[in-house]
Order: sequence, then C-alpha cells, then structure tokens
Amino acid sequence: MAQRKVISFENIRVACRNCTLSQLCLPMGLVAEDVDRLDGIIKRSRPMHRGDHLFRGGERFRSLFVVKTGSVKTYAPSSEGGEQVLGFHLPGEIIGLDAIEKDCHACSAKVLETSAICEIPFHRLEELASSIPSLQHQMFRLLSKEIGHDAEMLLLLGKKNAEERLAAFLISMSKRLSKRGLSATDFYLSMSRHEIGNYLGLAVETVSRLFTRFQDEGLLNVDRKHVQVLDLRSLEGIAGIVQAEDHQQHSN
Amino acid sequence: MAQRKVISFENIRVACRNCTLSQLCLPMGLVAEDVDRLDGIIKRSRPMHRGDHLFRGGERFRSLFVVKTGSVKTYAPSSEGGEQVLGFHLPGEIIGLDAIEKDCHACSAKVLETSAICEIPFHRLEELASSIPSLQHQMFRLLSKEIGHDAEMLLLLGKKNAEERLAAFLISMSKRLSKRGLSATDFYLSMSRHEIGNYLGLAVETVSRLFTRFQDEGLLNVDRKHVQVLDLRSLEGIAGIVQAEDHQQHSN
DNA sequence: AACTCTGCTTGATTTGGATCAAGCGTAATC
DNA sequence: GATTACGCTTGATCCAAATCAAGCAGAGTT
Repeated sequence: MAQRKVISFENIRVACRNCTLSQLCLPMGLVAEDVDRLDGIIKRSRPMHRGDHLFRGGERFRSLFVVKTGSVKTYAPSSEGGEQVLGFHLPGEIIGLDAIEKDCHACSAKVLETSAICEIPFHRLEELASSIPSLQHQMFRLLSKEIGHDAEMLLLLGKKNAEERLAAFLISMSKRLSKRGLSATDFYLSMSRHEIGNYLGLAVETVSRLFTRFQDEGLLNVDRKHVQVLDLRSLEGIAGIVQAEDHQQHSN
Repeated sequence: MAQRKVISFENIRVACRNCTLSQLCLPMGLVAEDVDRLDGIIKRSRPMHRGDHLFRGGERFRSLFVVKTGSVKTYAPSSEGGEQVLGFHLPGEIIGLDAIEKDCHACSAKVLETSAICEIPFHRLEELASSIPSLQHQMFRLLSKEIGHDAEMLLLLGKKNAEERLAAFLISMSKRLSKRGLSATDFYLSMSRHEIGNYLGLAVETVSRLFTRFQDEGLLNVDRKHVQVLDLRSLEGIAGIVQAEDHQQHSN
C-alpha cells in the first residue's frame, strides 16, 4: 500500500499532465495542481490486447476506464443470443458511465486492438469531485455528453436509412480522429464490418455494399480496414449534416 | 429578491419533503435537512398546458426540469423537416440533462397534458452538490440512469422488430406508472399514435395495426388512449424480457 | 343536426434492406 | 507452397414494415 504512493519513473512519464489527451478527457478545465490530484488516483495497466475485456456485463462496478491509445467496443447481450454493439471508444473517451446507477455493469467492454487503458476507481473520483468543483462540473459535462451522443444515435437508428447511417458513422470517426491529431481523411477502422453493421442496425452485407457504392461514387477509397475519404462534403451531405451555417459547438 | 426567501404557504404545501415523488427524484438518499436546502433553490411554476414548451432546441441552458404531475415529450428536429421523439417523461423524471455539456438545449420539451413542473437552476444545483456529497452522488446516478436507458433504446431500435418494440414500450409505461403508485394494467397514454410510432421508429399505421393485433390476441383492451393490459407476462415475453433470470456470460 | 377537423384504423401495394447462397482474398497454420 | 479459416464481397430472393389510399369515429364548431 505504502509503495503505491511512491511516484515511479513510469508514472511520471504517463502522468495526466503530460498526456496529449488531457483536453479531451477528465482533466479538461482543471488547474495543474488538481490534475496532479486526479493523477494520484488513476491506475495504469499493462497494455491490453485484442479480445481482452475491461469488464463484463453483470460484474460489480468499481471503476471508470479511459482509452489512452487503441480502441474499445462496448456491447450488450440482446434477447436471443445475439449482441448489440453500443459504441466504439477512441483515445480520451470514458467507458462505464452507464454502470454508476445500478452499481453493476450492464454491458461488456472489449478492446479491439492493442490498447493502453487508464482505470479510475469511481469512489475516489467522487471524493475528489466533492472537493474540486471544476472536476465535478467536468464529470457532469462528460455524463451529459454521453446522453447527447446517445440521442444522436436514437435519431440515426429511428429515422435514417442505411446510406445515411454509414455516412454518419464515417463522419463521426473522421471528426473524432482528427480531434485526436490524426488524419480526418485517411484512417484505419479497428472494428469489423460485422461490428459496424451491428452498431448501425444493418446487416454485414448492407455495410459491404455501401462501402462499394461509396467507392464507386468517388466518395472514398476503401481497402479492407483502410479508409481514405475523398469527398468529405458529399459524405456530410448524405449523413444529413447541414453545412450552411455550421454553428460551432459540434463537440464529440 | 428578498421576497423569494419568504416561505409562503403555497411553497410549504408543495415542498420536496412532502412530495410523494421524493424517492424517485433528486431528493433520493438525502437527509431531511439537505432536502430542505434543495427545496430552497427549486422554482415552481403555474400549471402548464398541452402544447406548452419547457424549452426549445437552441435556447441557452439554465435549468433542469422535473415533471411533478402530467407528462412531457422531448424531441429533436431530424435533417429533413421531421422530428425524432427522444422520450416521454413521467412524474419524478428529470429533463434537460443532455444540455449540460453544450450549455445549450439540443432538443425541445413540450408538455402532453396539463402538468406541474419543478424548475431547478443548474448552477445553484451544482453549488449545492459540491457541499452535499449524497446529492452529488444522486446526480451522477440520475445522469447514469439516463445513459443506461438510452442504451436500452439503442438495442430496441437496432435489434427488435415492430411487435417487440411496442410490447417493450407498453411494459415500460406499465412499470414506470406502477412505480408512481398508479395501476400497472390500466392506464391512459397521453401521447398520440403518431408520437408513439415516431419514438419507436415505426409508422403510425404499424402502431395502429399492432394495437389491434394485441387486442385480438387477448393481450390487452384498447379504447383510444385507454389501455388495459390483460396478459402482462405474454407482453413481457414478446418484449424480450427474460423472467427466468439466466444471463450467463455471452462473451463473443 | 350537419359540417369539419384531426387522429385513428384498415386494406392494397411497394420497397429497402434482410436473408440466403456462393465465391473470393488475405492471413495464419501446417 | 498447400491448406484452412475467417472476413468480406457480390448476386438472387424474400419479407416486414413503409407508403399509398380510403374510410371512419369522436370532439369541437356552426
């Protein structure tokens, strides 16, 4: 126990204050001193590999997890054996927020590629939030953001057709990756066509056909998991994103 | 300003501490003294009527709203003129949580029938939460609950067919109403068939046909907005609610 | 009572995407 | 280099629910 308080060389290297994601993640809006206090409760694990679970549905809720590098999918069992992919999580994004209420995980989280993950014991985070108003505020914001994102997904699944869904998915990936300093037009998808289809409420075959169609129409080049977006504007048009008057505030 | 501190007879009558919803709503888990502090920041308005808005998309976010009596729907504009119904809100439920992050409402909230609404200025609630750990915890729980509920909706829209969706909707209404002390099997729906269909991602005609079919199959009696559930178990079966409690680890 | 409006129901037809059914390409294993 | 396996693509067929099209019933108005 006492040993954990020793700040090792490793811990300094990976500390929140040096993390390029700190402005997307929990530390956002915190002063340096508070970032260090937050840093003090975060556990960092060995790298995790494709297929490893952060947690499984049914397990007791203890910690939130943040993707540092790599990617993670969350999914829930559906009534008849199948599963529903609930989301794909990129660096800086927080996983496990839905478990706070029931104190138990309702979904599972599995890493899609070799990933580094930060673990945050929730009760310690709550204690800290009580004494750091800007951390409390940031946590409310993060929870709220998740709700807003879910509402967008409801709209997508309730009102959009297959083409609009895939376009919206690609635009979302593009936006999120570029926020993390990666290319908005050239990226690798870590999830399978099957997982994309599941997430978007479409059959694998439909997803595959749409990738082909988008390529035929000159919107993108696709080679397996490698996507190059050639016409971002048209893709946004298909996704139903109004570009005239693009009123700031497009977070996510 | 000074006048607002005078506790009027009216305020005492409708105070949180006397509210039958307090165990479903924000005061849950708070000691009496803290309930009174919470009560001190809540504004109560004149009754609102069918069609009135609590807020509209685009407006600055200032307050959360809680339904005290009646019901409210939230909805967002979809790309082509239409709208997506995001939720129906019953007494004790909190509205506006998705706006915290952007500091601006992305959706609109409209009352479906004559309703009483409590308004909670968010910045004051945040201040209070900083000094009352159990209130902070309850707010995290409420935000988390909303996320969990949205995940259920994603599963519904992504994986369930029309019949399963309507059954799940009716079961949800039944459960929520009975929690509020009303009948689980005999209730009035305050929303139109059109709104139900919109919410569930179905055409009005499909909703109407399903009500007829459920009635023909002896699952319920329907007369306009009045629903009597005759066979709750079968309805749960259709909705895909496993009653045998057998959720092993569906990995993948 | 007749008229209108709006929300709901019912029937006929269409269709987007699911499902079924092969094949194909790449990567891992032998 | 052959073999297997899995993920992806492509084509053919099918079906659940959307759309189109009336008609109907209750609530409010004249």
